[in-house]
Amino acid sequence: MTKQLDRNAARLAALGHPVRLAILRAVVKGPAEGTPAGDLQTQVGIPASTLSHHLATLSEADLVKVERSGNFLLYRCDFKSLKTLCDYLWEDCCSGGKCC
Amino acid sequence: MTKQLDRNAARLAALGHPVRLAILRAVVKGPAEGTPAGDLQTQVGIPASTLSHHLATLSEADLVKVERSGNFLLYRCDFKSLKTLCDYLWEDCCSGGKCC
DNA sequence: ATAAAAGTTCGAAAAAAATCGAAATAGATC
DNA sequence: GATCTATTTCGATTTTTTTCGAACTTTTAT
Repeated sequence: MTKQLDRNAARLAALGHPVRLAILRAVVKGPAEGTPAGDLQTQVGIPASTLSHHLATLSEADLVKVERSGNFLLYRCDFKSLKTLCDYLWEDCCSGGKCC
Repeated sequence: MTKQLDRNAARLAALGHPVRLAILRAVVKGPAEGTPAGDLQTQVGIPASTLSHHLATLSEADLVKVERSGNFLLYRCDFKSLKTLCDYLWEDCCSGGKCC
């Protein structure tokens, strides 16, 4: 119960940072195969080590998936988790017919 | 551009804390008129001053609205903002027809 | 084998967020 | 107008997050 809440809070916290949100938006818009960490670094303009830390946070939250391709690490959005997260926020919202 | 990103990151950060997420879920499920801060306190079980801080964070993020009724403060969900936030995450997600 | 390229991990410092008691405020009631 | 109730604001402390250079790992290319 609170397990699910904590998990979702962690995911939202992962998205609650400008750099990480920019990364998520980049992989949402990016190619299905994934985007190399280096390309993401160019887009957000921060040192590699900092970027890597943010990518780890998103990964641990299951918001992105990684796969190696040669020398590159390709990051892509985990759309399923993102959907689960959004759905959670709205669960039982219409009990009184007051919203959606 | 980055203005919108920062705003949305702030909203997600507001939701990225177990207590605040619990509060949001309570007001999503709660009555349309709003829920008194005291009731929320009972539900989350923390000191009033700490709760108040979290409520302020959610308020500043426009995720909840407050209205006084007698000496109660009624908090309710701002569904419109919540929707805007969720929509933002998925914007341009289907460029490659790869998800939804 | 060596070296180069792409990223990650480590470690320490700086910045931001969370916590809670005590004091203050606003409205209702006597 | 004094007091009670609900809640916020203040202030100080603790905890967590963010940051980034330096060193390390993994894969490719020479």
